[in-house]
Amino acid sequence: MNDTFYVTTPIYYVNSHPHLGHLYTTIIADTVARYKRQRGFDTYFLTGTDEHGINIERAAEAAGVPVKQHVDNIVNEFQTAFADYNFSNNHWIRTTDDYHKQGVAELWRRVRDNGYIYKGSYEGWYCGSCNEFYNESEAVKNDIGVLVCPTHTVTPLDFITKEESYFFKLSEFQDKLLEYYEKNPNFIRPEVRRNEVISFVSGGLKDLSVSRTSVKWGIPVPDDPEHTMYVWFDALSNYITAIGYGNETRGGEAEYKKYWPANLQLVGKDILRQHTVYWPAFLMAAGIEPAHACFAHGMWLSGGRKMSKTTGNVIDLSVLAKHFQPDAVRYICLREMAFGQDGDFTYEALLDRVTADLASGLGNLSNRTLTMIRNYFESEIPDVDRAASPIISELATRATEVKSAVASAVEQFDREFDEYNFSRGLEAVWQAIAVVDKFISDAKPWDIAKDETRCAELALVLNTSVDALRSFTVLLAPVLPTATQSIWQQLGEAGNVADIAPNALTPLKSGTRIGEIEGVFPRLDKKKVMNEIKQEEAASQSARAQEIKPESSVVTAVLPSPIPPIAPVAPEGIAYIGIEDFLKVELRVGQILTAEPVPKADKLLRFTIDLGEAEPRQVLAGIAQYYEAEKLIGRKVIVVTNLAPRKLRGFESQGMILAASLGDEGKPVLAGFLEEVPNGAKLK
RNA sequence: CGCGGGGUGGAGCAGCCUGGUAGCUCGUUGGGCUCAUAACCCAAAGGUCGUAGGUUCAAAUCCUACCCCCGCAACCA
Repeated sequence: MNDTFYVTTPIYYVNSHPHLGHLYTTIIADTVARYKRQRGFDTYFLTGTDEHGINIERAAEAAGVPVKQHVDNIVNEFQTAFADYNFSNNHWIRTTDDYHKQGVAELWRRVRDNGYIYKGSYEGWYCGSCNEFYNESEAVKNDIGVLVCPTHTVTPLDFITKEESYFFKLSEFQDKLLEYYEKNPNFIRPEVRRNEVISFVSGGLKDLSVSRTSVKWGIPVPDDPEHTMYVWFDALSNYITAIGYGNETRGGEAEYKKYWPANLQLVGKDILRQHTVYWPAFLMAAGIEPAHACFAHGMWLSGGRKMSKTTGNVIDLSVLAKHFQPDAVRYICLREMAFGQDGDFTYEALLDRVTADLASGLGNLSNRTLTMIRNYFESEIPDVDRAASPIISELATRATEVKSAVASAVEQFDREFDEYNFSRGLEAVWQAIAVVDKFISDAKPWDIAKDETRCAELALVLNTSVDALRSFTVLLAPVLPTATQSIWQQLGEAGNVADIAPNALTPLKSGTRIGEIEGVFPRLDKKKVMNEIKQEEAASQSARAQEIKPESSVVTAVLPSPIPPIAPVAPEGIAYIGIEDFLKVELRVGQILTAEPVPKADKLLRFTIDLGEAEPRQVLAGIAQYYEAEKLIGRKVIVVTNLAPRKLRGFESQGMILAASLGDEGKPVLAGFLEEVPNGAKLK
């Protein structure tokens, strides 16, 4: 029986729409899966969606759709965005699937029966976006004094008032986890991440609240249906329920035993802790061996900055798909980023890479080689006629060198891919491609072809080149599945290139008729494509700007009184207020008397403003990046005068200066009057 | 002194841990070639490796100080 290989992606939380990060992880996993399958491993590749939790419940409510229907919609979005890529996943798990619920319940019972779950009560802060608990020192206060999650800075934390909760005895696993890391140095990779986790665990672990009574959209706790399970307990379990743990639907015990422990669990570095602390601890508690390896990959930056909707540098998957074939996107993801580190993703770089490596490199080599075979040998791969010509020892030596360069590239490719050094593996292949190109240029087959007596030499050149091309084609099948299959057919080969193990590749058969020649990576016009992309991005951004973003309109509790969050108001349109509400706001004309920057703050300016009152007021405004303090002195501005005072950077601000807010950056432009107005004049 | 990353030919990066002729990709210039997707091959130009000190026979690499950039945080009543 073959060795097995089990690779997983995180299951994607349907809280957000599909983005480059999701695509990236899936591409990596898919490549690894294809790589292993091609080398004879009985491979299982799992991906899917995580669909429970308070945030999902709320989003559905805001959209006015039944929760299941809401998650169905988002799952559909993911599958549509991925469709072009033809991922080879064996299964797409959804945590709302029945077999999963069965399996999770079984895991829970095992953990409980082993004595690692107890009932207590929980009170504290919780982030619905990352499903993590935070204490007040970890949490962060945003501009309106609301506690928000340190990673999801737009998501207000929920305060969970004292409620009954089951706890997992995570605290008992500190030593066991550290021992596991120690004994399995490859469990967490790369090493930076490993150190990070070790230091986190060494710092001590607290028991984990693993159930909620106030969340309905979740999997009920066995024998206590008042509770639903903590989302991560539910979600992480997918890696075993999908292959039959605790259920028969997915193959039951036999399938589960065959594939678990997973050989590779890919994760983003943002969810490392869950996968390398919680997950192995849950498994240990159930008496199950943790996965063999967990690899945390880096994040894609765009133009050196983190991609975010507000900076508008997000890579739009639909734009990407429109201009680049899936194979090109795969190649970029694997080649351009040193795996495990952050990488920069720009359309320009992508275009350059695709042009240089795929069009000019592999594509062109394929084209020139096959064309010569068509032209000089009537589309039959020529035999190397050893007997025919003693004259070509020099050329023969060169040909041997090419063969050995190719062989060593094949070897190095596997060595690097086994270590998940994708970019280095690909680099090795492209160096070999250059060797073949040079061989052809030096040998000048087009000259040889003019002399009929040198037919043997010509045969040797082309036989060597096409043989190399054939090796590359097989080797690159996991990375470029579509293009390699096309080249494979052009080479006159039958069957599926993905089924051929590079080290079991049968020798090139001379006499084989090559197929129809066809460019696999058409050259892209950089200027033209960039222009189109820019236009499409602009269009999709303005479309996005018109959508109401429910999450940003959520107003929640202000410290210290823990009030439950208020649901978004009228998310579908404008939330009208009455005139009486507007009249509550007092606006007055004021004149800036003094202005100076606030020390140690990038954005704050401090003003004293004459509002026609006995004393000028002190007002702070976050416009330091756009206005020079001195130049504002004497200027008339509009001030909100009845706003509750608040301290900012140690200074009390007794009002707010009105300004227009432009663009994604919120560039301020101060409001003012064309005519002369006295200080203190009221606006209505 | 809030935390972190970084400053290497025009651009993007590797090298730094384990000192010893400064390297890769793209771009530029010139040449070659014409089988090929304006491709491919060759050659050249271009860097006092952020600055200033120090250690050393020898520093991009180790040490010290400083400058600058970029994330994150703080901060935009």
